[in-house]
Amino acid sequence: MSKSYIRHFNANAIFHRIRIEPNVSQRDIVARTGIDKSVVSSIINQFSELGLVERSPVATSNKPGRPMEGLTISPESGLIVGVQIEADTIGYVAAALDGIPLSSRAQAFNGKLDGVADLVARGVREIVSECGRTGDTLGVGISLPGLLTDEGVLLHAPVLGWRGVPVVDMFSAALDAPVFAGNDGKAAAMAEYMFGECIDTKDFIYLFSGSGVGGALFLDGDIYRGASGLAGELGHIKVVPQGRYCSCGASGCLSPYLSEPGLAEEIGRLTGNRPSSFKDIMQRAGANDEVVVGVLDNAGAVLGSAISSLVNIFNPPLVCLGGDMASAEPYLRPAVERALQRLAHPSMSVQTKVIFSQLSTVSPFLGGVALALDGVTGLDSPHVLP
Amino acid sequence: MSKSYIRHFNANAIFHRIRIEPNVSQRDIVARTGIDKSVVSSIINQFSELGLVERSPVATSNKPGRPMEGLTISPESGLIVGVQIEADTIGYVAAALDGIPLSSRAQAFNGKLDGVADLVARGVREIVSECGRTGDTLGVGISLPGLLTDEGVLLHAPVLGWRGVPVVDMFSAALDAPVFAGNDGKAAAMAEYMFGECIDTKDFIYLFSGSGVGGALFLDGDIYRGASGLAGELGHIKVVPQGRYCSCGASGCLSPYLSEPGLAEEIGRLTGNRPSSFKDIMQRAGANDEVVVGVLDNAGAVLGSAISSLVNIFNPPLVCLGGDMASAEPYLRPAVERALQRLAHPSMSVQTKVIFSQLSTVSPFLGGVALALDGVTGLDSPHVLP
DNA sequence: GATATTTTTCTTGTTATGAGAATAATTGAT
DNA sequence: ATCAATTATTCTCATAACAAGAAAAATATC
Repeated sequence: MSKSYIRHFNANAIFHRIRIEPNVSQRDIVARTGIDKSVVSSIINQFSELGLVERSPVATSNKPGRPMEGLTISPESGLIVGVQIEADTIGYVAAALDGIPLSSRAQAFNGKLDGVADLVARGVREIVSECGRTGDTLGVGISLPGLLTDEGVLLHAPVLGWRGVPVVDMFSAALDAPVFAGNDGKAAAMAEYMFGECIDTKDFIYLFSGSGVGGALFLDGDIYRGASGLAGELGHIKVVPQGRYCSCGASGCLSPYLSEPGLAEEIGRLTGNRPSSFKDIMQRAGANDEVVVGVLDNAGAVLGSAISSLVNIFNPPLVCLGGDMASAEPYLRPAVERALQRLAHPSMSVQTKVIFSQLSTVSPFLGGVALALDGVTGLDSPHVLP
Repeated sequence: MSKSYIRHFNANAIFHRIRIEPNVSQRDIVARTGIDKSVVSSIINQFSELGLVERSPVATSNKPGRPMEGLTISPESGLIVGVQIEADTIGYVAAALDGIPLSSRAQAFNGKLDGVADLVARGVREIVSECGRTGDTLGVGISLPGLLTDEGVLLHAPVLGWRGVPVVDMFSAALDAPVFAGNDGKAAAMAEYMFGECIDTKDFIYLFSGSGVGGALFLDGDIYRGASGLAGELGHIKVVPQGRYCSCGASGCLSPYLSEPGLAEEIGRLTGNRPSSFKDIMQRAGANDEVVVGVLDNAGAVLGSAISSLVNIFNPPLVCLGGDMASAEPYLRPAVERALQRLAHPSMSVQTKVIFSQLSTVSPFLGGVALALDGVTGLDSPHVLP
């Protein structure tokens, strides 16, 4: 472990403190992080010189003594861009270094690998020019629906049909900013930690559903990637012995019970009228279609069983459910709660809060922003922080 | 993060390298850890002055140049003691700082909390005098069958009937050496990492069975304790919907299918002749008792299902099974393999090796030694390393 | 305006790492 | 036997970072 690592570690901790809690004072940072006041002062000075952080007088406190200076991430400090590639759309968000979105848009996508790098490069340029701020683009984060190696190779993305694509190299060649790519589930979990309901929570389990079911293990303040980077594929937890077949080849996985295609398939089988989208499913549920509500309730029960296992394994303070699941909260929650009550270790489940997060619905595509922000200011690679 | 932390981190890394690979040279340590040669030299010199490490000429290599010095943990560097408290026995091991046992013994125990501190203090004194080495007792590690908080309070130990016992304070008062207490499952996992089949493996899942089923998540080179220290209670993974009742109050946990009492109960129910011990079960299985073999095969299937879920969650390179399970390998393995084949994500299970470890049978009570060694040389609290 | 109080910065000291030169200890060739 | 080549370890010195305490800055109250 090197000396400059300490500096970067401390700088990172201070930066995120300021991002999470704008207008903190140096004194508060010292109190929260335990870093020495001299060090905080020195790092803040560097930030300030680099234009990353701004100091502003804070409203009078009616207390004697020198008033504290409020510290905020400078809006002019630079831009980061989040890109989210899905089966039929590509979403873009431009944000300042504090992660607050400046502009966003989505474009239709045919899913073809051919020419996607140039397409994304154009999209990034456009969203940057739209956002109305000047400044360097410090990083682009790309969230992908598949498994990636640590070297930035997309091993397999079923919904896109891509396989063995060196995405980081490919997009790096087309973009002139550092590229950070990651699995969509892990990226979304990172976004929850940075901007969402899990903000500043060091341990939580994240699950999301969409065209598949993904997730991430957020442990000790970071995504757990495991020995080969594949950890956290929570869509393939076994929930029903000899249950439905999953695209992964096994049977009984959580994914076919909770994903949009899985739900649509089941509803179609029972009613002869297969919903065309998740929105469609929600509309029918909203119109009190008994079959749809029943299918969702069953999905909730299965989900609750999976969560129970996760609670017993991790004893997490928080389990966060995102993606399509979030909008289906009214139909899922009762069954989830029932299952937890029945299946989870009581002394553990009392410590666990299960929440449905709206983050990805309210401001979508933040996964890529989280990847970029983590890449740009995090403890690895291209130092923006001193 | 402080500066002395780096030093301790590096010292710890070097110490464990020497322990794991006795007779390494400084040059090899540099190659393996990436720490600078100056730093390695400086730390080795400190170790040498403290009497922790010995340098010895290594057999000639027939290569030109100055021969390397072999580095080993000095056998005279000090003693650590491992204590393992179970329902009916207390086991003791004295070991040098390299962790190699010098002497061990077990004594009968009535399970009473009253007077146990003095009993253990006497046992520690005896095992130390028996071991035939002089030197300070640098730490005592106590492995306990229950859940402990980070503050060293034993929340609940069902098999002992203890509840809310401040074990670290209690044993510290009776012993004049630093006391490190821990959950038996986590301690055993640590022992596997330090001395057993998982040596130097940074990520693995450990499961053991005995009077209950416990385990630990060994992630990124350390036990994952979770936000409140209770993570890793793998005996309570749900495996059978609406299954057998568990002592934890829930139903369908792994524990009642795999623990000695659970197996004995089931065998007793089926044959009218309840085995008195796990040894008894093994003897009947060895005599080809079909019912016993069948019960074990079913236990293996249930275990395999739990392992499949763990594989899909963690994608670990190694799953290690210890305790009673290890001696039942011939009866469990086929069913475990079948379940894995059927249930685990194929692209993940190919990366996972499932092993049955004999460590706890061959040299028992090492859990306490691992706790003590980790406590004494690890990155927290009482520095023995510089 | 003086004093107390609170926040931030500066000064000085200590400890680590890290690059490169120097030293030590051996083999093989002359 | 001596010297060159080679390899392993230690030493020297420069630089970076933290840490404790003094000093300075900025305000409220009396």
